Amino acid sequence: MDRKIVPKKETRKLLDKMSEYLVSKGLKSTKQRDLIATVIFESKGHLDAEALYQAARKQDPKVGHSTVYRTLRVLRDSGMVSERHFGDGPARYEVSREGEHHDHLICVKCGKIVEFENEEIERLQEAVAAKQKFVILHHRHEMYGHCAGCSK
Amino acid sequence: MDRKIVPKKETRKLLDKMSEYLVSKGLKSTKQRDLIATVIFESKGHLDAEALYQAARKQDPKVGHSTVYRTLRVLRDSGMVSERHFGDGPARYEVSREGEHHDHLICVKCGKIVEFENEEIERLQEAVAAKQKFVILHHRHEMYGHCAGCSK
DNA sequence: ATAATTGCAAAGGATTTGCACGAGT
DNA sequence: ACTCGTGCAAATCCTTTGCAATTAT
Repeated sequence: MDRKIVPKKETRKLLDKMSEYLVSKGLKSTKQRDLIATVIFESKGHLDAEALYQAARKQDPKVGHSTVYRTLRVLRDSGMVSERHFGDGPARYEVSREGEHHDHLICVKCGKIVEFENEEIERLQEAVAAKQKFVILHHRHEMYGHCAGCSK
Repeated sequence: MDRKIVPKKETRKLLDKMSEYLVSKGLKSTKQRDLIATVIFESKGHLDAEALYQAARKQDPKVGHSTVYRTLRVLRDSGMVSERHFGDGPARYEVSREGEHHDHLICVKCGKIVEFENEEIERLQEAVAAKQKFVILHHRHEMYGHCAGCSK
C-alpha cells in the first residue's frame, strides 16, 4: 500500500498510532483509512461525517460514505477520536488529545463552538455521582447560547 | 369533543394549562392531544416517542405516530415538556416542573436515570460562559457510568 | 492464500411532511 | 363555514449493513 498524501509531523505521529492500533487488532492499513484519518487529524475538530466525506473525496473521489463511517468507528474505538452529539444533528468528531478533557459552549446562532475546561466543575460532578453511588465513565456538558458576536 | 380519559388532579391542571396555550395560539383541543398529554403528565418521565405512542394506543388504537410527534412539538414549544437527547437513541420527554432545572446521571448498563441539581455547578457554569462572553440559553449536563447496582 | 476492506445500494431507526378526510371552533 | 388536526404512507436525515469485487497481510 502506498500513501498519496503528505501529512505533517503531528499527523504522522497520529497515523503511526492508528497503525499500531490496527496491527494490534489484526486489522489492515489502507490508503482510505490513512486519508480519512489525515483529514480528521489535520482539521480543527467538530466536523461531521459528511464534511469528512467531502474533504476525503477531494483527495480520492472514490471513497464512499461507509468507509468514512467505518474509519470513524475504528478511530472512536481506539480512543483516538471522540464523537460528540450536539443538539440533534449529525455526530461531530474531534481528535482526543492526550489525557485531556474538555466540554463545549455552542452558539445557537452562528454555530461557533468554544471549548472549556473547569476542574472545579469536574470535582463537583464526582461528588454528585458519589452521592448517588455512580461510577462515572464519561460525561457531557454543553452550554447553548449566544456568543459575544451574536448577542449584540 | 369528549374526553374518554379520567385524569387525576395534577394532570388536570396541566391539561388546563395546555388548553390555555392552545387557545392562545389559535390551535384546537382534540381528544388525541389530551390523551397523549395525559400519558406524559402521568408518567415518570424520560419516555421516548415510541413508548408514548404505545401507551396512547392502549387507550385509542387509532392514534398515529405523527400525532404523537406533533403533540410533542406543541408541548415542547409551550415549554411544558422538555426534550432530552441522551447518547444517540431517540429523544426522551419529561414534564418541565415549575422553574426547576435538573441534569442527569445515566447508567450505561441498566439504563437507570437519576436526576440531580447542583447550584454550585450552575454558578461555575455561568462564570465559564461569562469569561467567553456567552449568554447561556440552556445547557445539558449528563454523566454516564454505572449505578450502584451495576458496578458491583 | 486468506481474511479484511471497499463502494455501492439497500435497509434501518427516528422524525417530518404531503395530502385527503375528519373534527373543533 | 372555516380552519386546524388526524392518520397514513411516502419522504428525509443520519448511519449501518449485505454483498460481490478488491486489496493488505
